[in-house]
Amino acid sequence: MPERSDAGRPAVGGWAKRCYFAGRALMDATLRPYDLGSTQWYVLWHLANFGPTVQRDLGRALELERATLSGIVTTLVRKTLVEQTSSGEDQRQRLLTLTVAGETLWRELPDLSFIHDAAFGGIDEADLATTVRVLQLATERLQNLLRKE
Amino acid sequence: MPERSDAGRPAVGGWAKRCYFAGRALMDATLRPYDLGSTQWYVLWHLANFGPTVQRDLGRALELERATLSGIVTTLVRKTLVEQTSSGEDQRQRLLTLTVAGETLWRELPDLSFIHDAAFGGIDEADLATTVRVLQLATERLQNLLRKE
DNA sequence: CGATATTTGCAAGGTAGCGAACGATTGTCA
DNA sequence: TGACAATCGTTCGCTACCTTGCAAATATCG
Repeated sequence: MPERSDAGRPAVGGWAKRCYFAGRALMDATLRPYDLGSTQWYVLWHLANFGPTVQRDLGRALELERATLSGIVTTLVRKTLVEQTSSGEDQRQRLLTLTVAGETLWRELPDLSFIHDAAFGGIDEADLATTVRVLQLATERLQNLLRKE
Repeated sequence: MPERSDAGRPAVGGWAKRCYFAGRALMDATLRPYDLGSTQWYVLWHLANFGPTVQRDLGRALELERATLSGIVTTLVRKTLVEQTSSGEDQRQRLLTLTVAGETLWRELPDLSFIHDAAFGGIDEADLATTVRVLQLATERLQNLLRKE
């Protein structure tokens, strides 16, 4: 969050937050005319590119908690963009499929890759690799601490 | 969010998100016994270190939207940790002050610096600097795009 | 086979973020 | 001075994240 100017150091976490929220805000602003949130877009993106998916697998792929995904799916079903059928062998699982309206909307949506390009385009590849490595290592350490608590 | 394995590139934004949420989850877990959220902690931290603050200034310092801070302050007032008085020259402004209960709780809270240390301790300073530079540049670019939209 | 454990999804309740719209106050300027 | 603009905080509605607790279905193992 803020700079934590008492120590001067903790800027990394603060910038991770700022960067994440800035990208997400741009995504939300771009999708607002289509009445879509960023995570809803990720769900449509996955279904459009990988076909019908079991809700459990989608949660794993997008790294969303079951409860979180459940709400998002409910919203998308209410908008008739996604169909949720309890088909298949396992009666606990729900299969998610794009509806015709969902496919139509997906084709109308603008390409969002400009966001990533605008953010990181032109930056030295080695610096990007360093950034990823640092963030990845920090994340792993934090998650280890969380697990062992 | 996810890896966006179609292009393989957008990992930076995904790791920024993961790292931010991992740190925040650890913060939330540590504060849970005290019934405090991470942003509530930042408000107490600021008031404990900088003294009574006008709500507007606190929002700027912590980079929180007015609507967001309003809700958090309401929560802290309900818990009788913070007092919100409409004092001063400008009758629009609200002054935020730690109550005695707030000061007492603040002294009981554990030191959270271990989180930053665990995440980034031992990592090469130059790499950390590169990470901050990359994230900062990306954030600025994104915010520029947001403004001009 | 049957008791137990695991998995899957849902609902409720809480935190944190946003935009938009609204009073109330204050500042500005013709 | 008086109309208009800007500021400050709140409220409303929304997205998205979490935990906890539940029920149903399935898997596992004695």
